[in-house]
Amino acid sequence: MADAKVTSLDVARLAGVSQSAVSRVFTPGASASKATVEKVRKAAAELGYRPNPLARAMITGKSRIIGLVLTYLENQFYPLALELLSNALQDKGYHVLIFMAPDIHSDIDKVVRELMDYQVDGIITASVGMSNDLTNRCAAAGIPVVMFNRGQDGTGHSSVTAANVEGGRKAAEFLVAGGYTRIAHIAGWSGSSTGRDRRRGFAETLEKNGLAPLATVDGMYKRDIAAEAVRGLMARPERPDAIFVGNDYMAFSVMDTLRAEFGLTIPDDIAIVGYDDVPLAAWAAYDLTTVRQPVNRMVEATIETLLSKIDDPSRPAQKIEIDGPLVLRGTARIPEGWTR
Amino acid sequence: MADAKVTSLDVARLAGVSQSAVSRVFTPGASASKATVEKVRKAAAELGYRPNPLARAMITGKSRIIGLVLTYLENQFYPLALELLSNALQDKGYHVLIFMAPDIHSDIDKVVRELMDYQVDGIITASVGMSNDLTNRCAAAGIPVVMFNRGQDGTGHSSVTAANVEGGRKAAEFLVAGGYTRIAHIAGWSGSSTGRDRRRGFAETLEKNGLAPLATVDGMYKRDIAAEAVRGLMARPERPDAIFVGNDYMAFSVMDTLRAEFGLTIPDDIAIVGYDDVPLAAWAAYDLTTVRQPVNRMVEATIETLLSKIDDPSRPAQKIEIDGPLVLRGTARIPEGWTR
DNA sequence: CTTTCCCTTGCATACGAATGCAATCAGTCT
DNA sequence: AGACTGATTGCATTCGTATGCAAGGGAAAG
Repeated sequence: MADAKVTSLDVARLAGVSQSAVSRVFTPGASASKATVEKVRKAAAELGYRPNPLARAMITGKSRIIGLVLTYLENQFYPLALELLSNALQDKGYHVLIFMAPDIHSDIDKVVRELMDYQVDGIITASVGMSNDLTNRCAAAGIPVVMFNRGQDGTGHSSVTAANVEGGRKAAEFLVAGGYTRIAHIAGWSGSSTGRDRRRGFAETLEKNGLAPLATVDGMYKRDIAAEAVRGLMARPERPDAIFVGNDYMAFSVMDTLRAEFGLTIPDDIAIVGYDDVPLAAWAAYDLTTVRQPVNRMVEATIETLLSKIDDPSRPAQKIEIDGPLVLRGTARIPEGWTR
Repeated sequence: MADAKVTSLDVARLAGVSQSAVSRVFTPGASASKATVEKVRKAAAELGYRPNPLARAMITGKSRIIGLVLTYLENQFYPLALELLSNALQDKGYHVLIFMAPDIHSDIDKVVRELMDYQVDGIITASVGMSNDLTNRCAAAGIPVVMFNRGQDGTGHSSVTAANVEGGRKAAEFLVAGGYTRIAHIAGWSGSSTGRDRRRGFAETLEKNGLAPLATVDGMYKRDIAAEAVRGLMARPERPDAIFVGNDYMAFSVMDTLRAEFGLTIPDDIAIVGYDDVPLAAWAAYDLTTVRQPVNRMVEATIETLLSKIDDPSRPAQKIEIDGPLVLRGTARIPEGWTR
């Protein structure tokens, strides 16, 4: 039967104990007798008391808030990650303060500074880079940072990504085994480790098989740029017979363009392989063959890394890579002997 | 050149003024002489001082945090809304604490209680209902609530929705004008005002034109249930020649099922009209004719309503409906005289 | 030159909870 | 019974900032 603003002092008075006692009952690990606990719990329930996390944060320095920096929510991968991250953190008793980075390329320093103001216990950045200056500030303030789906060398931060080089390799091997020979690549933004790694794994593996990419274009993770890249590829004297696209989001644009503007049938006229395996990739309209980024395992690893670093700040930064399978669907011929 | 934890007291000492003076310089509306402001600003810059919002919240009772309760992020409409809401609130100096409601049907009381603990200045719920008890608590605590894309009678909360009855009407008139006669409806969840209103506007308008829905099925806003509904419709002796679907997200599933399982061509064999106009609706693979929910105007209205209620708690709750056009694309025949 | 008024400023306190310290209490061992 | 041990408890202080109050200062008005 609560009214507004019940404080620990109110509870203390009703329970006939000191404010400290109330605090100790609600502080895990503090000592309180069974009798006290009971009295306090009863009084608290009666008044509808709940500890004020802000006041708590002031004194402990721990807000139990995690800052999450995002961009680019139109790519289905991120809403999904957000959902899983948020749920997992809620389960662990943390809360999530969200910031949208204005642009995938822009710096997020302003945003992170605001996060630090709120004394967040940790920061997760999804697909965004941080300046070195800021990196140092976070370190100085003792705020652990985990980069999700983006690595960055030289910073002391942990990162969790898919095994992108390996993923690029898988895509290449698959297309080679499928007998494709004029294979183009519309790559993820070359300013991102993710884009570079996939591209490298892909190119190296083609080479190992005596092939070279027919062309490699930076798609910047954007729909319109990817579509433009397709037009460029199709204008060449030798058209590609397969395209490996740096992520699913661009792959959908590529497929739309090939079908609507060039009247091509996939996979008969041209094969497409994507990267991510977002839910949309499984929908019949696309049925996209793609390398899976195992979001749930990436989320688990992210949270585990972050929380353990919060518990024990002396832990070294980790770079975790998580392997994912190539998911065989309908946008590329399946080689002899490969099972779907 | 900051180190960790610079307080207003540090700044005060360096500037040779009192802590109060520093506070006043950073509090809009407080009085401070030009000389003081300058000294303090300089010292603050030198130390890298930034006011601690948590401490500030303790004393003012205003955290400048808005709680946002979400579900169902796989429907592209919500990530989009989230992005816009978050950006707009950031611009106004607010921050966003995110909560995922476990399920669209489940109650969100626990979640909202946690929000209240954090002394959020206001709450936005997207497509989720609240218990009456909770409603009262928010009122008692003086926390304004705006429901986004969901109305609820009897609560004292404001709500912002599309003009759903009107939207249902538009869909119906369009299909009637297009000469369709066997029109089915796969509706949004009947437990939501949004779903009910669209359905009502649709049914009433058909009736006004001497028609009745061939069938009406509750799609529950779920892909698999919508797909199942399609199978049910196609098993009837008289197959529909058009389907109005309660939102785009389900409409995509309906189209996938019609094409992949029944080999139908859209719009030649059957017409589809959706609701929302999410970005995906404009992609070539679907090219969906749909009633637009003007997200940006809905977001603007939501924020305006919420912030003005925060400024002046005596404002009455508002129920805002925002009209949106029918967007003509390629999933239904366009009637004579209608322009695309 | 005095009076009045407004603008600044510092002092002291408050917000709500956590915690070091010392005192108290119960329980155990001899 | 007395001494010793360990668990509880209350007191007082702390976190960082905002703000009521009263005092000080300067300018304008008389």
